[in-house]
Amino acid sequence: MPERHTIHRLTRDHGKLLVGNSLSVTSPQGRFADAASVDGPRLTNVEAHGKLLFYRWDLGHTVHVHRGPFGRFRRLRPPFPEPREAVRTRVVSKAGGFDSTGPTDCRIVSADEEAGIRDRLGPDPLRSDADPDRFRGRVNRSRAAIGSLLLNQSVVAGIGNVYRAELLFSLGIAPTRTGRELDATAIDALWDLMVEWLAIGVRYNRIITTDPVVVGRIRGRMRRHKRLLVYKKPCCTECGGGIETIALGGRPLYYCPSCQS
DNA sequence: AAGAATGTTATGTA
DNA sequence: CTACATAACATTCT
Repeated sequence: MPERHTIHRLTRDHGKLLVGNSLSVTSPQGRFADAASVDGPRLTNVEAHGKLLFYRWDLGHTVHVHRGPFGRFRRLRPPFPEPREAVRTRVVSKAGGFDSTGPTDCRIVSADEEAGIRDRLGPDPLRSDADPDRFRGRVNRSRAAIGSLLLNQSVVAGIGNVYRAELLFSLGIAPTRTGRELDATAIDALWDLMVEWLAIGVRYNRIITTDPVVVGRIRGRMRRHKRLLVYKKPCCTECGGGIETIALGGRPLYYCPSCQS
């Protein structure tokens, strides 16, 4: 196992396994017991900026979590199972909690480190403090493909490989168009759609770019292809032509060559 | 059970 | 210098 587990550091710093009376943290190395009976740190706040999370503890620490492609949160109900190998943090109360498994990054950060990390992020369409002009400006000036720009977290924070494909398809924009080729209307439309879709994602805890009401009615049991427009589809839902992929930003971007220009 | 994957960073190049 | 593109890394799930 890698050495940079949050819990290793927490335990080392404080000389004991940290277990809270309302929340607790443990690891595969630490014993998980007395969850509801021992005083310990409390989680006071979790802040999200783009895909990055900052967990604030009443000890004064901030734990930075970056899930990456592999990280998962798993809900827990008592009786709590032993943490599996990839569990980095566990947060529980008497009623329940969650494990964080397999995050790319999970470590205590100083205020300075956090500021450094956040300085590199562009506006997050979910945040009320987001400045859309920063997004507009970056896109407007860039000679890079819009498909790459949407994945660049310093241009806009929070868009991943699924959303970028869906956004460009929905707006009929070819992924290889450069940022500066797009007119103000198109850039505005991108931002507005990100704001709308990400809010839907939060609400349903899923990426949904089709009608969320229809999807919601069947309680999310609908398969992925019902929630998405192009991502990983063989054929275009609009024209019936073949969906193709192009590598942009190092990842495959799904698009319809005839519907997107 | 090999390979793809809802991602980022460091490093090199134009 | 800036802005991009590419390789490297990481762990889970199918």
